[in-house]
Amino acid sequence: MAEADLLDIRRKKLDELESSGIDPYPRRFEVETTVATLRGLYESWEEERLQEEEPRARLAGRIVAQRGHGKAGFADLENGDQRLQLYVRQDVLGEEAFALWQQIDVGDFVGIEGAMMKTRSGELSVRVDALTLLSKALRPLPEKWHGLKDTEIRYRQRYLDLLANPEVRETFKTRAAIIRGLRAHLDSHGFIEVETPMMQPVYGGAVARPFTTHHNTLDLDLYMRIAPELYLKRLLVGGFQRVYELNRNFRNEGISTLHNPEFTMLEFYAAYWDYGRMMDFAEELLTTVIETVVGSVDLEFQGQTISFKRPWARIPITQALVEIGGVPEELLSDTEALRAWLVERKVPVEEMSHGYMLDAALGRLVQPQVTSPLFVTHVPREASPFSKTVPDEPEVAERFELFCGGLEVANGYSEINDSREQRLRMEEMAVNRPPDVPAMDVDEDYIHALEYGMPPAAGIGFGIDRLVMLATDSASIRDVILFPLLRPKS
RNA sequence: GGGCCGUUAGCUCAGUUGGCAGAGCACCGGCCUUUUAAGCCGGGUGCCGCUGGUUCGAUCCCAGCACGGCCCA
Repeated sequence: MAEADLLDIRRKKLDELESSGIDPYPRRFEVETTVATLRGLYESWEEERLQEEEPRARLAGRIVAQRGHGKAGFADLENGDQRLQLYVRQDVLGEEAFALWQQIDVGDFVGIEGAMMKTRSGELSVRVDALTLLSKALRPLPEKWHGLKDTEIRYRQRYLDLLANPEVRETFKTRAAIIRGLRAHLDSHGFIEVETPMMQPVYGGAVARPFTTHHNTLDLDLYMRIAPELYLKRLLVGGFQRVYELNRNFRNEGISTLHNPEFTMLEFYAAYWDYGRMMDFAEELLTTVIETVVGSVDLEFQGQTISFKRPWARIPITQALVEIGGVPEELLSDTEALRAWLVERKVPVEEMSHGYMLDAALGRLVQPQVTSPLFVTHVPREASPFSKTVPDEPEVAERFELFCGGLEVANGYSEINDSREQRLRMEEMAVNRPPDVPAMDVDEDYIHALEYGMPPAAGIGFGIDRLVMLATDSASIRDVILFPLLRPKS
């Protein structure tokens, strides 16, 4: 039947209900229990005991299936994630309420009251003796057996995806559990959660292209933040010793299975730590959260088994490129030979400086091959504009990137707290940036802040969406973001 | 930006070597007071993504476009 006809039929039912004095959208319903509670209480009872004691139940939910039997019928009521069968009989409910029952469609919300029972086949059910319509649905729900598969509808109308596909609800519960776990761990280790500007007059803290916007009253161009980094470090100047922010970043770049223009980042900073101490803490944090959420330190991701069991390997980038990426060792110090070798392997490094080239090679040749967590350290200085350098190795940053399941999951370093050094590095970045990233201004206000003194510190950023992908075995970032950006349909 | 694939009923999907468009679920009518993917009988689903072209005739072939997916950049 055409969609318009299906809608017409339900609108007609709605009109009939209203003209017979029934409010199809009442204000409230006093709920006394849930399906989960009822199952917990009575699932184990024998039918005879239920018959004798006839415990009462009053609850509400959505009708998700109906099986009519003339002057009786069965239906499945869903609330939370659980379903409970309703048994509706005209002789129990009365003629008037049964007539209402016959107007109920799959998708409607109802409130019911009745006695707990078990059917012949032993299914816990409620023998309904009072029925209240709580909300009339006008559109048909997706099909009950195959669910909703059309990816476009799943993303554009996520509510239908959640409605039809229980595993999608699980994914987003896992997402919430991960975020809860991260906060709990940080909170219990003396970190305080802060909120810093998402609209910034000068953007920074990462190498990326920003979104721009404008404040009318101030007549001020602003950037959506690409990272909270520089504001969080201002807070270290201000005397906070451990801070974190878990919120959205915005990058005006491509969309892929790994990239959404807005994504969720956890960044935190700890005074008096260096990058080594931060790696220790990152291991502890992630292992704890994964174990809490997944129930094990091992998990399956896209056909591979990832073990988060500590300790995690730590190797310098040069070793990673040679041993994992297969880069001939003698090319590492020969910029042009390395460039030719990489271009031959379709790594786009034509216009990159040596340091960014190594970083690009890391992403292309090493990252996809990493299964269990691996810290790659000693990243080139020029690709790391906020990292301190390794003592006696001015070309190498005290920085690590964390890879896992073929994804880049985190990135951290010993923070530059020497204002003179920071200015030089920001100026250097303007020259040596990757070709697709616009020039960034030196953030004078940030340099000014550093001049008041910032304690030695280490910081890290975690891509939360990717962590959720790992924990839920999701192949695309769109499967872990409730409303991923899609091109609007005209 | 490029390549490949997809778009058919509300949902899940068939299909047509180019000749009236199909199934299951859902829906509507009838029967049915312990079913559970209830069952039985009957019924209609539609801009075959959009715009052009080729053709006597296009859902099918061709081109362009839109949206989506995967891969590459």
